[in-house]
Amino acid sequence: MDNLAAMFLYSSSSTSTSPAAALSSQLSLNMTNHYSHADHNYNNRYSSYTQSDDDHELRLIGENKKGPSDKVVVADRISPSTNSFSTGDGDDLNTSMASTKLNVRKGEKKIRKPKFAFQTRSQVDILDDGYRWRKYGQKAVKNNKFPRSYYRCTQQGCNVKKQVQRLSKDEGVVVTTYEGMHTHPIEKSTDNFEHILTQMQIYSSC
DNA sequence: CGCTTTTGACCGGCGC
DNA sequence: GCGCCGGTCAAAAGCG
Repeated sequence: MDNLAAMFLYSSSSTSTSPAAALSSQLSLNMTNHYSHADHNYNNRYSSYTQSDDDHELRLIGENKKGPSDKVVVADRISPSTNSFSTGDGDDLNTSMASTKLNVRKGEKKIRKPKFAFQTRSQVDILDDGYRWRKYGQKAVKNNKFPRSYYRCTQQGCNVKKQVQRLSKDEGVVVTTYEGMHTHPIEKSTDNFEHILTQMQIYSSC
């Protein structure tokens, strides 16, 4: 049947080192083949996305048969001003709200975190990506009957977050949005990113 | 007993 | 200024 829909990867052209590059290299483990396959399905069956360079928005446009007006924001605008956690590489754990508005650090330009959304067609909400996550929040989402869950990587010093949300439009679809990059190796050796893709393919063959 | 989840409160940003 | 909204905190409950 349908399977994995799409992955969105985009950068926050914030600082010197390109988080996008790092991200993609992090993601690149063997996924090229799978991805192109997925992309193919994605183009045919779902939708496409655009990326606004101005505010680094990521949008999922429409659905198969709906008009372009029917937009779904997959990854919301990366807020220019909220939280503080690292752009990825080991910023360190400035966890609390105490450091809330430090995206504007001393006249430096705002830091935008790399963020990418990953859309899968799956019965289960949580895909095992090999990292350990602790849930720290859940919120109802407007225009969506399913809540969005917020997770943080449990590894100390690693401030990667992710959000998981199911589309009410199509409850078979789960959108996982990652923020930041892991500062440590993957935890399980067997269940890595590649494993996810395997899982997806399993689902797709059902 | 230590870690994770749950859940209401809280906070800052944004639009009106 | 006010209210809404998305995101986070943190205490309490749950679980192995």
